[in-house]
Amino acid sequence: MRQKTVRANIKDVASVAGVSTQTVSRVINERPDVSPETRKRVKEVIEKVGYRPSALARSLISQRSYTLGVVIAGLKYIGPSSALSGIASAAEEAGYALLLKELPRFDTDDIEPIFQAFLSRHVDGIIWAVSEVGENRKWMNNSFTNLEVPLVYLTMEPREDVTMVSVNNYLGGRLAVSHLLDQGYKNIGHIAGPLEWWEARQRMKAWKDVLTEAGHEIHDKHWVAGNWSSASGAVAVEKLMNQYPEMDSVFVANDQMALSVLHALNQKGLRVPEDVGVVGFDNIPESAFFWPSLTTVQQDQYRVAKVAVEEMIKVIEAVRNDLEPVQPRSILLEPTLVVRRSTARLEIIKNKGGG
Amino acid sequence: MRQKTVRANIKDVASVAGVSTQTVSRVINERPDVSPETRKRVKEVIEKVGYRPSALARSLISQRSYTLGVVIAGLKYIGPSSALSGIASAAEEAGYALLLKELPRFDTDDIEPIFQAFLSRHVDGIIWAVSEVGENRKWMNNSFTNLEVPLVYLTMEPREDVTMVSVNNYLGGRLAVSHLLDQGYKNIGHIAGPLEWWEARQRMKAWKDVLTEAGHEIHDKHWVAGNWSSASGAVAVEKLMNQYPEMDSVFVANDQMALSVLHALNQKGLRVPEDVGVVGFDNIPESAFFWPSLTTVQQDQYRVAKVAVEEMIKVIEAVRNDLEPVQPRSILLEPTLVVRRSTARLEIIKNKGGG
DNA sequence: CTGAAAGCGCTAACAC
DNA sequence: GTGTTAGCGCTTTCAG
Repeated sequence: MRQKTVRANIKDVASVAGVSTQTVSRVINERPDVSPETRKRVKEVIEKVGYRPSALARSLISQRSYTLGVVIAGLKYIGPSSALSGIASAAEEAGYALLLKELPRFDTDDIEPIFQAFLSRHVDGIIWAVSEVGENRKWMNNSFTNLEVPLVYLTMEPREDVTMVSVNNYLGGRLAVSHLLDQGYKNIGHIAGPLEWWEARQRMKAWKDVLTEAGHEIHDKHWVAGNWSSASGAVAVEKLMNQYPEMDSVFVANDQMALSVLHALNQKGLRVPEDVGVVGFDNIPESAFFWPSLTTVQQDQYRVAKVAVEEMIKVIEAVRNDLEPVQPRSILLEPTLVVRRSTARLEIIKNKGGG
Repeated sequence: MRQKTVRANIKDVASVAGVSTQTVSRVINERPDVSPETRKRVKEVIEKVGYRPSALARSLISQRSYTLGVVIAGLKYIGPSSALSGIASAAEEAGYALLLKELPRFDTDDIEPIFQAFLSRHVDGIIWAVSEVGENRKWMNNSFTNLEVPLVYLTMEPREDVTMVSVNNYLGGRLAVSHLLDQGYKNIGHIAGPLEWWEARQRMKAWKDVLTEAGHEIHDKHWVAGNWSSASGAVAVEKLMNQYPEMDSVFVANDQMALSVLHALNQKGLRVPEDVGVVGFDNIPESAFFWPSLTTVQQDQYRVAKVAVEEMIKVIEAVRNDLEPVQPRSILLEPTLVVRRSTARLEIIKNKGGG
């Protein structure tokens, strides 16, 4: 017969220490009302028998699990995984555990079982770390959203009634396109992300707005949409160069697609940045080592996620302590432009002139 | 005064339906011994009051949480995040939830609190998805490792006494170097990963072995170590080319560093693959769009992770059902070689000859 | 300062 | 088929 390892529980500790379970409870919760000797003795017994309080039993009675549910999609991509890393780090700091659920697709809409699973495990809050794509926010109007726990969203169109944290994609797009204009490029094309994505739409709108404000006309042939992948970027740049031959520069909605753009330009014997300038978006670590190195918009998903968790904790604490409820708000973090070789046209002209 | 949302519990359902809690329990567990009418009535009440069984209470009594703890590090890298994705997918399929913990560093050795946290939450098993780096396995000899739950490891030196799943890094390295020989390269250098990493050592050993078997001599100046990053690859390739000028090809321990190698070769005006051949490792999606496209070793961390979870589930089930305990074993999955332009020397010679 | 009793939400074991 | 009793491991009253 196999000996089943039975973990010590509070009763065992109590009986070995010759006290009641309440006293043990007081010791493990660091309550003041225990005599020093008793406390010491109990602590020794705890150590000796290797007692570990059950978070489960605690959660059950205190109605507080110190656990956050996280819903995410596309973990194999750098954005979501950086975000998850930020969530993990911030949750750790705040003393919360993480229950993780990865959606098989960004636009999964069978959401109810996920909430059920989290709520049945008594999470204290849910972080919705899935970007807004297509109709994947439809369920927000459903009734079951009147949850007993707070919800914080990452990366979606700001709304009055929810707490949300995101990078300001529109601003990022403006930085990119303005920079191309500053470098003297005149015919600026755009390779967009899939326009079901809020982020892709924001970046594209920025491209349109900056060009329009600068007196340029926008035509449909000036842009093409990809699906974020390098493979789609390769297709997109071919198409774009055919339909917009005068193009002298391009704002690409992410670095992966920008990589393919560089590849295609190299292959055609076009020089970057002299003949064509390229700006990406994301600043993935590799982009500094593309050929040539890529000018791109830096966004920090790790930071976004940390802020989201901090906001979540505030909301939770407010509810628990019966304070003023925290008002829902949208927080937009500012991206920055990282200038590298792929747009360094002025510098080159300067150098040639000076040489 | 704020109305606290109180969720319906099994008692509420029982009293509304006019049955005992036991009957409700039977209904939610789909037990056969309930009359159809009673079952129907109870189900209606459940629906009406929005009752959701507490997984917490269930776990407490059944000593089974259907939850797996996952420890991981370096989520922002493609390997770990793909692995996590595989874990999530396999766990989902098996009906397990995931409790996630990200280590701040790969060689974190303060491990005990992590186990404590998982065990206090009654996880049914722990997946250790942190690569073997330096001394980060020391704790395996500690006493507290005699856990009451099974443990499955990813990516470490195989051992008799543990269950472990990994890619066969040694084989991958052999594929890479053999391919360079096949293409007629004679002076094959190596840019290794940080040698504290088991994976890096395996890949390097393969490089040494294949060359030695082919009658080549290995010198210390034939290789340099990086730290996996593109930035370190840039430094490494400079150094390597200085100390090994005859080098006509290089096996680089990952794609990120290989990217920098291509960058450096381009910058020096050397042609790839004519002057220098380059093979990477990982097959990150971008590598097909490097300039030139990169020959590399394909490894599937997602798959590794799925297998690990499946193994874990087997172990758990065996223990629960008092079956023969599953013997610990090491599973090595085979990588494959993806041939692209960066090593296509023979083809070029052939084409030139044929033209 | 300490303990006894009650109960968080659920299920196993047994009775009827 | 269905209900009763006991209890998973802990904390919250409330006595003393």
